[in-house]
Amino acid sequence: MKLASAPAPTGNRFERRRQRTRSELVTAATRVLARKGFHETKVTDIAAAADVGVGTFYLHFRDKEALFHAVVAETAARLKATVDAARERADGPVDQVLAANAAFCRFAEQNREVFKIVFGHAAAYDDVIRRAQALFAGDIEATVREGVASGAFAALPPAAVAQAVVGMATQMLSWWAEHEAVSIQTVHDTLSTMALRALCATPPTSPDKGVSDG
Amino acid sequence: MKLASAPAPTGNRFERRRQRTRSELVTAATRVLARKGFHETKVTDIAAAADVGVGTFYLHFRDKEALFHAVVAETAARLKATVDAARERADGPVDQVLAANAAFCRFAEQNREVFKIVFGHAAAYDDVIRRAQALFAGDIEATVREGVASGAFAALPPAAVAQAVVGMATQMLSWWAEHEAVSIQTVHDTLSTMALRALCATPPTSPDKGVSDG
Amino acid sequence: MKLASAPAPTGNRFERRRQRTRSELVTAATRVLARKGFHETKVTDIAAAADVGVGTFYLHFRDKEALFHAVVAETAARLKATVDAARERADGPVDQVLAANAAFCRFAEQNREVFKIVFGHAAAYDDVIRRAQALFAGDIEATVREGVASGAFAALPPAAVAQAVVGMATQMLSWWAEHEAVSIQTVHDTLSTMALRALCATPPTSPDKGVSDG
Amino acid sequence: MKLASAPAPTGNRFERRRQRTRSELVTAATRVLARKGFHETKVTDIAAAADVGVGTFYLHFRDKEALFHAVVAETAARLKATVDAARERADGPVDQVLAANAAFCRFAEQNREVFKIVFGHAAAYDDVIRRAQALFAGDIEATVREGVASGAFAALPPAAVAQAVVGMATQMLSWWAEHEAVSIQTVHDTLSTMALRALCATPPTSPDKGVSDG
DNA sequence: AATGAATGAGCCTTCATTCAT
DNA sequence: GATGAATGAAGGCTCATTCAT
Repeated sequence: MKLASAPAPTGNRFERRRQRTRSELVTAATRVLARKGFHETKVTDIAAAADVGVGTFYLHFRDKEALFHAVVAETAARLKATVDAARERADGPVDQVLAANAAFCRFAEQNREVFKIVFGHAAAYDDVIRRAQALFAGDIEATVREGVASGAFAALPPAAVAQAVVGMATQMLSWWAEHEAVSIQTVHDTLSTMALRALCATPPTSPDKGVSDG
Repeated sequence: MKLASAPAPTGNRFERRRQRTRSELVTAATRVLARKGFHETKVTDIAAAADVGVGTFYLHFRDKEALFHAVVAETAARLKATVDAARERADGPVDQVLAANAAFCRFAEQNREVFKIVFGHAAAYDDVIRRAQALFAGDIEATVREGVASGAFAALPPAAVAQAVVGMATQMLSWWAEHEAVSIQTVHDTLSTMALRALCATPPTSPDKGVSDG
Repeated sequence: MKLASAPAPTGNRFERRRQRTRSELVTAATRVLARKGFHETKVTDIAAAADVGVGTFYLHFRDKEALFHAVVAETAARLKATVDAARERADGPVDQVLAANAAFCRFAEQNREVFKIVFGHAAAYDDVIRRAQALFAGDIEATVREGVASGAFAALPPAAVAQAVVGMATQMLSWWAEHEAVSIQTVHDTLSTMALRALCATPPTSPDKGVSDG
Repeated sequence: MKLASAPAPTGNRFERRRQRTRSELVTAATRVLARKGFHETKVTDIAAAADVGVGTFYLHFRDKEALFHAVVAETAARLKATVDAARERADGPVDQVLAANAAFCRFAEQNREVFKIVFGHAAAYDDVIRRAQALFAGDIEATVREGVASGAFAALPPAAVAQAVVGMATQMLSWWAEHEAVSIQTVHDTLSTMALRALCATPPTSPDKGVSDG
């Protein structure tokens, strides 16, 4: 049926068209997902945004979740590849951290929408949650601002720092709450040590003091 | 129709019963929400968990979202109060950070479920997302482990540190992607500076060097 | 238990109170029903309007329909009694019609709310229907106005006449459509004859001519 | 995604199918609504009667009310067109009334079900009301019968006449109770004059006499 | 391969009615 | 008798998914 000698041009044409439709779906989905989140995004929305019939959607993805998986997995893979490459070119842990950071930020910049899907906090009902989290970021920002003013903290942009601290704390604690892989005491000590070291103009001589573990 | 002739213990009795039911609903909802997330939690589930009829739910909350709001808002308020109190007893930014951290961790420990609702990443479909994020945490953990081994990094628990770094980066970048309140360059520099300061055994003399973006 | 010699005053007092509550419910219900119609009126509304607990409602009426029945039946009975009395004092069919009309109108005037319940077209969704009916009333009114102006019709208020004609036609035809007690031809002829006789300045010599249907 | 390369019989095919389903829904709905009234008619009933899934209903109408609107509005428009056409062919108010009546009756005959929806008194709970109204129709019928027998009234079918009189009176008074566009006195006088003129073998010389209200 | 009308399971919500106090 | 919190059956509506064309 198929001539091995020459790649069937027909098959290719179909295949190319197929891939084009598929990627149109992914692109459209990314746009819609970033704006509305998973649950608010209806299959109809995606099909409409891709200018394709609903049925066509199911020709390319088993279901809505499969598309979501595809978007996330593909993005994660792409990001990981980027970061890995950067890391490989780096020399030693310090450089690796720097390289990874740079790669990560560049990716976020160039893929804002998809980044929000994979790393952002999701949909509409999250509004309450966002407000709740903002509450804490605000307080931290004030503290940082004060610390910078008094010379106790290094000169860093307070708003960004506040986000960093909130992110550190919530991520660590969520992780702990979910897996309890280490003791809460460890989480606490690590968090405090890291925060102080990151922030203080003159890091505490023995940062482990006062943070002593159980 | 209230009879003025008798002191109304009735009102109190009804009110007490009402409040008991309400708090049973909140408790049950917290449990279920923490386990299943907002979208997977059906009103029926909550009612069943609270051992009341569906209708009763609507006697106490306008709808599912209202309950969610109540849970989140109340939790956030409680947490904020705790943290604020701790902060107030502290002296200067450094102590404040330490006090806030401690309060935050203690709260997370004592309110794991509710904490996961407010600060954790939610529902079922997040599995893909969690896996994606874990990918990066894994790599970071390896790097940290290596850095600690080589003496480049301070001796901190790698797994926890990895979570901290992921949290810092994703939170900052999500925040940036959403609000663009500062330049991506600022985010990047702050992130790198904070990460290196937090991690390095001997913080880089001029941490800002080498962090400049491409 | 009960002394036959004297009507128990206690029983009377309770009974009186009971009747008072009942009539408060009926009064409140009438008000609410006239405004919102049967389906939009919730038992809660009635209880609230009567300033009584929901449970109390069921102490006096088997269910919502029973109350509705009570209101309608009582009203109808009252109206019928009035009309019957008027009729009895009248002499011969002509006077009876006049007397009945007068009684009917007086009742409507003095019991507007309840009248709307028993004879008005009901609730919210009827808006479309009301508009539809108004369409025809408008046209008839124009025709009547013209007829009065040209001297073909007796001098009667067009708007009121239009309602009368619409009422006649729709009632007869609804009745026919429901029961088919007489032929449509009969309905038609009767309607035309009555309308012309009622309206024309000089009633047609043989009104039945020209009324025959196509 | 419409391919311009081929003349779109597809669009037509889909559209045709769509319209067929829609009209099946309307037909089924009319049947059910006429029988059960708006509130007793469940969307499920309509879908079942049209032999389609529930979801299909919502593909064609926003909700139950929208369908009801469609049915009523379409019917009213159709009827109005018919009546208007008849009226236009008529010459002067008298002929117009006759023509309109004839058109109205013919329409009712040919559209009984839909007619009951738009002009009939609706649903199940109306039973009480129907009985109440029948009470008065019965009395009027008796009076009319008597009047016809005595020669005081023209020879008209009593049952139909009774409906006409009830219709006239209730419609006028409901209209008055709702809008109070004219005085109750005017309503009363008009009603009496029209009734007597319509009924009497020899219309009262001065019909307005004896109609004056108390 | 593409289409979009059709489907129906499933969820949210209302409200008449009950019943413990 | 009065109360109002509790109940759950019932119905409206959505939307992921299928399938005939």
